[in-house]
Amino acid sequence: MSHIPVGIRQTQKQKTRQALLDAALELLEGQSLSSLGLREVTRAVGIAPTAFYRHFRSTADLGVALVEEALGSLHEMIGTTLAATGDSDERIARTVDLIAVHVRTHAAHVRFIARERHGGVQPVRAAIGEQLDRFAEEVAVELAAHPESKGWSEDDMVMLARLYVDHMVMTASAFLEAEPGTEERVASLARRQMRLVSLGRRHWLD
Amino acid sequence: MSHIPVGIRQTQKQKTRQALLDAALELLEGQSLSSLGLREVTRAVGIAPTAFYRHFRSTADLGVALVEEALGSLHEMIGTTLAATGDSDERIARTVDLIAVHVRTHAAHVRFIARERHGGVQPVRAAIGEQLDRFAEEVAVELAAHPESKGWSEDDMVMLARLYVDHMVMTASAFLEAEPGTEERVASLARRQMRLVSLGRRHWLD
DNA sequence: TGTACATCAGTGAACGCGCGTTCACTGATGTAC
DNA sequence: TGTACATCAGTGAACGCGCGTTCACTGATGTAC
Repeated sequence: MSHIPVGIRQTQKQKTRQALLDAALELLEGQSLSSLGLREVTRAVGIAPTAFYRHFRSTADLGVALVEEALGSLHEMIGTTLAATGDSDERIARTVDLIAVHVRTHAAHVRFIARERHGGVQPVRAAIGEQLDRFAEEVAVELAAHPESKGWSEDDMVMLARLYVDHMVMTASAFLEAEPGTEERVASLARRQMRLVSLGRRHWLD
Repeated sequence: MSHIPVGIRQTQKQKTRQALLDAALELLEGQSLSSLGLREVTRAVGIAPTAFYRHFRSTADLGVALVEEALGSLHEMIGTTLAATGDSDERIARTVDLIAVHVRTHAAHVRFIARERHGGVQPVRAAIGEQLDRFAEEVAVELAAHPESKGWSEDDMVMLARLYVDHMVMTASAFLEAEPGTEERVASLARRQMRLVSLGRRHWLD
């Protein structure tokens, strides 16, 4: 995150750490973090159980690291979303498509966030909460730059941003759960809901 | 559910079953269903581990039963919500208050639903999904009866209903996570978001 | 009302198993001179 | 460049423990006559 490892030893350590994160993420497709075992993860990586402690204090600690990883990728997605141009309907369609693509390319990350957002591991819940708060703040700043936001209070800007962020998370998890072939139904529902919210936005100061 | 137990034996069995559900719900305040142990639950109730099998095939099965229980109480709440009278802002305020009260009186149930909605146990996820779909359908029917819904397609009615239901679940879980004393902030946010959605609703057919 | 038999919720011993954590270790990598 | 020592990621044996599940059982409740 902060600096690139310099020696052979540090490079190898980073690789093992990443292998632990990857293996855990895969195992978490079918269970919650609170039931993920340390031995399960090291077995999947092919190292001794005790080596786990060289990287994380516990599976909860590993979970917090996964939050950083997962929401880093979401971060980048939201940046792209808000940079989208065109009229309102086009922007909405593009946003929903972006979410669909993100879910397809980062399914395990999205599932992890949706699952652990209200999951049984407090530090992970807290980390996700913080990150989503940060997102909402950023989205609020971006929205405030739009001409439609003239006259809006900062508080209302954040209110709208949260509505958008929560709706995105909901849409992402709806895509995840969609039966193959029903993604377009999910997309259509999400677009209409965003359109309705946009309408409300436009008439907020009437 | 369907008939009242008639004999002493059935009454006692029902009591034990309920004790298992109650104990499980309490244990689930601090963990996910996928890590809840059968022995943990029977220990809390004070019966032998093997007695568990007289009532449920597994903790997943018990989880499905908890879904019925939890969403039964939510059911009743939503009925009250939609029967609320008065102008739009009053209705919104009353709805948010109702959610707040429900969360206070059924905290463990609400937490369970929020946690397991995207949790690691498939049958429980499916049961919650089905129930929330049913709710959205019911809410759609109620909304369709409002005069503001003239000209709306059935599909759009369901779209709006889902937005409301999902927002209610989000608000409920925000109340759950609110630090003591910050509930009014959560309530204010929820009210403004519902107001914005209502505005969108009013201009949907413009 | 009484008797003989059936049902079945809950028991308790036993099983094999995988868990998280400890500890002293090894041997490749890093560092100081 | 070579040597001597320090560091530290990963090892492997060992521990005590709680898990889910099986099984034959007990004794109160239910039923048929």
